[in-house]
Amino acid sequence: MSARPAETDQPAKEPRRKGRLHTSTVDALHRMIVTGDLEPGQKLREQELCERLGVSRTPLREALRTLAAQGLVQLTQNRGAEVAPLTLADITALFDVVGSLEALAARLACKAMTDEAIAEIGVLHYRMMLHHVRDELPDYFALNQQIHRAIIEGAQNPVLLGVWEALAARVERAKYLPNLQPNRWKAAMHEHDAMLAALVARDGNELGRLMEAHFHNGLAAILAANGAEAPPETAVDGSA
Amino acid sequence: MSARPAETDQPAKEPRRKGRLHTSTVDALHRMIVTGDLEPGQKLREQELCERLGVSRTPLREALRTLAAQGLVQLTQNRGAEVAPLTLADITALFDVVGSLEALAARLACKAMTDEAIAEIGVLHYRMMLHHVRDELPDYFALNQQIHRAIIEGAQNPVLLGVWEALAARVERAKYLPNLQPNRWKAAMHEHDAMLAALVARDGNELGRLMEAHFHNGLAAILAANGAEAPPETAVDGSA
DNA sequence: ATGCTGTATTTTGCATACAAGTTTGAAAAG
DNA sequence: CTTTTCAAACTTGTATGCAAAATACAGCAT
Repeated sequence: MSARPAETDQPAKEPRRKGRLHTSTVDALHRMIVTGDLEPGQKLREQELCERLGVSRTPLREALRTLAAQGLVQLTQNRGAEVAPLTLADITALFDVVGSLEALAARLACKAMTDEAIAEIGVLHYRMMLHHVRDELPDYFALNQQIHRAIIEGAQNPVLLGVWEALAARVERAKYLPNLQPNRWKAAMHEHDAMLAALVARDGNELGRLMEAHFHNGLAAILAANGAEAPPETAVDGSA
Repeated sequence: MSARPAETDQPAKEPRRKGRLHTSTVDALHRMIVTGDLEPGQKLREQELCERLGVSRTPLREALRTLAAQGLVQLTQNRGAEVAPLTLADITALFDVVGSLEALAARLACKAMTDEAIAEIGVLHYRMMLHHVRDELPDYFALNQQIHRAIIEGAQNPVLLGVWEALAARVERAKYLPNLQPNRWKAAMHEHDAMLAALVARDGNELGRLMEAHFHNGLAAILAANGAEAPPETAVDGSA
C-alpha cells in the first residue's frame, strides 16, 4: 500500500495530472519538512512555496492546514505558517508517546496477527539484517520503518494506525538530525532480534517492553549526538 | 433531521469580525459532529455548509481538511467529504488507544505535577461529585472532561496533549451515542475516587492502571447500551 | 542619537470565477 | 421490460482578485 515509487522528484512546475493536486502538495511538503529541506522554525511564505511547487495558493493553504493538524507546521493567526520547531524537549516528549503506542501495538499484535503475518515480519527482519551487514543505511532505514509499520498494522486498530502514522513523520524528522553512530546501529539490530523472538513467541507484554526500551535507546542516542554537536539554533530546549 | 439544541449562536450570515473565520468554522463543524448534529456517514456538501455557516467555500474547505486530519471527517478524491462513521469497532479501537495514552499520562503526571496542581484536581473532583449527587449530568460531564484534561496537562508532554485532544473529540462523539445509565454513572464516580487517591499518593503505575480500567468500563457501557438498543444505521460494526 | 509615528509594502484571509470530474436521469437499443 | 449510452446538472478542485492585517521603513520629534 504505502510502497511509493522511488520518485525523487521535487517538482518545479511540471504540469501535473489534473487531479490529486492537494494530496501531492501535502506529500511534497511532508517530505521537505521530514528530510530537513525546510528547516525547523523557517517561515513559510505562501507565494514562495507556490512557485516552488507549481500550484496556486488555494491548494497550498489547504495542505498547510493538513500538515498543521499533524503537527509538522505551526500556524499563527494572520501571521502565516512556519515549520514546527523540533527541540530536544519535543523529541523526548514524542518518543515517550510513540514508545507507549508501540507497546500497545505490540500487545495487540501478539494476539491478533496471523502466523503468516509474523513470518513475513521475520522475512523483513532478515532482509534488514542483510542491509546492516552490508552497511547500506538507507535500505536499513526503510526496512526498519516497514517492520515497525507491520507491527502497528498487525494490531488491527485503525485509530492506532492513524495516530502512529502522523507521529511517525515527526520521528523521521528526528532521525534526520544526527548521524547514527555505528554503535547505536549495532545495538538497534540486537534489540530487533529480541523483538522478533518475542513476537514469534507471541509474548505481548515482553514485546511491548522491548519496543518501548528500543525507542528510549534511540532517543538517548539522538540526545547524546545532538546535545554535543548540534548548532545552537537547531534544537536547544526552549525555555523561552 | 435531528432536533438541534437551543441554538443561540450558530450565526447565519452575521458579518463576523474580519479575522478568525477559519478557526471558528473548524470549531462550529467540530461541535456539530461531536454532538451528533451531523450524523455519522452523512455527506457534507460544501455549498450547503457554506450557507449554514455563513462562510465561503475557501475557509470551509480548509476547515474540512483540518477535521479530516483529526479523524472527524473522511475525504475522498473528487467525491467530497462525509462525517467519519463511528462503528462500534471504531469505538473499541479508540478506547484502547486513549486508555493507553491516559495511562502514560498518569505515570508522567505523578512525577511532574506540583502539589498545588494535584490539589486543584481534588477541587474539581469534589465539584464533580456535587454535580453527581445533584443529578446534573451536563455539568458532571464538563467537570469530568476537565479532570482528565488536567491530568494530561500535568504530564507536561505537548505531543501527548495534542494527540489526546484530537482523540478526545472522538471520545465525546461516542459519549453522545447512548444514554448513560445511572449504574455506570455511579461506578464511574467510584473509579474517580480511586484515581484521585492514587494521584495524591503519586502512585503512577496504579493511577495508570485505574485510568485504563476506567476507560474500558466506559467502553463496555457504551457497547452494552448500543449493542442492545441502537438503531441499525447508527453504529453497527462496519464490515463493509 | 534614540524613540516614535505614520505610511508604503508585503502577506495573509476570504470570496468569486472557472475547469474538471462525478452523478443522475432520460432516451434509445436490445 | 431491461440495459446501455450519453448529455445535462451538480459537485468538487484550482486559480485569481480583492480586502484586511501585519511588517518594514522613512521621516519626525524629543
